Amino acid sequence: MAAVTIQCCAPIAREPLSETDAAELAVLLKAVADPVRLRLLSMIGSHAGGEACVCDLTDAFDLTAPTISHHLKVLRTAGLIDGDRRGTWVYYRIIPEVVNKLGAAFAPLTEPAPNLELTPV
Amino acid sequence: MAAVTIQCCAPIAREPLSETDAAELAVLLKAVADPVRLRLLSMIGSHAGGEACVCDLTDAFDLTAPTISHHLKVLRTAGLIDGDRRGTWVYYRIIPEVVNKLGAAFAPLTEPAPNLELTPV
DNA sequence: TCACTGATTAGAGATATGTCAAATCAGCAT
DNA sequence: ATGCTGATTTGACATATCTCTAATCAGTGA
Repeated sequence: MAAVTIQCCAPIAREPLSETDAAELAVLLKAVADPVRLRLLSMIGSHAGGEACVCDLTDAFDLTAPTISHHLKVLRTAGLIDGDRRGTWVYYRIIPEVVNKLGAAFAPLTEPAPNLELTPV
Repeated sequence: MAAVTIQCCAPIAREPLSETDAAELAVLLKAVADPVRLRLLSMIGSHAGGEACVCDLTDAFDLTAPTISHHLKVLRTAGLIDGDRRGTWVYYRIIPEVVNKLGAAFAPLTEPAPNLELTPV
């Protein structure tokens, strides 16, 4: 490991973000920068089968159906999830390539993060 | 926790985020979900020496000094950066541990990962 | 066709956010 | 002290966001 001065952590912190890259990333981040939408995304992504029914999601919150619908639309518009109707119900699933963009921007690609550890299982 | 069905990508998508975790993460994400603040964070992190003078930052934008100051405050309040005055100038630097939390949430621990697991310590 | 359930859209109201001009604070140097 | 430059705070304004109710759309089944 030659003595390259490693700044710190994320790609974002290794080279100045271009104006357009910043604008693009911000769209994704805005979509995700809300507790309800974070939980929705998380629930959809971790749901068995890789998709979740809106009916399941709505029940998990103290919010009205239209509000959940609104948040799902924000996530969908940002390209983070996609959904389709099957009969009476609508199912949503994550679009991994887009979610990964977030990870790529902030991924600590260097020495193990101070409070995280990669362990064999 | 052995051989759990790996859904797709980020930790966020592997298990439903708790309400408090979501709220906490959202604070960080809100701070970062703005093109100007993304670029500020990026410029600070990638600046030689690991820190950047406000004077340098201000010049890079078509915004007034108070506006830049406001954005820096948002980042600082979220705990992503810290700054101190040295004489006439104020210098900001990234707090890697906090920035890494973003990476940890969305890190695509995919391909080389079938038998690796991200565990908090 | 009509009623019923699940989901989205439309519209409204309260709150939050991004920006600026003006005022203020902090150091430095006449 | 006085003034000068760099940075922050304050106050205001326009816009965006989050939530709700009411209305509408989509499918199913009597």
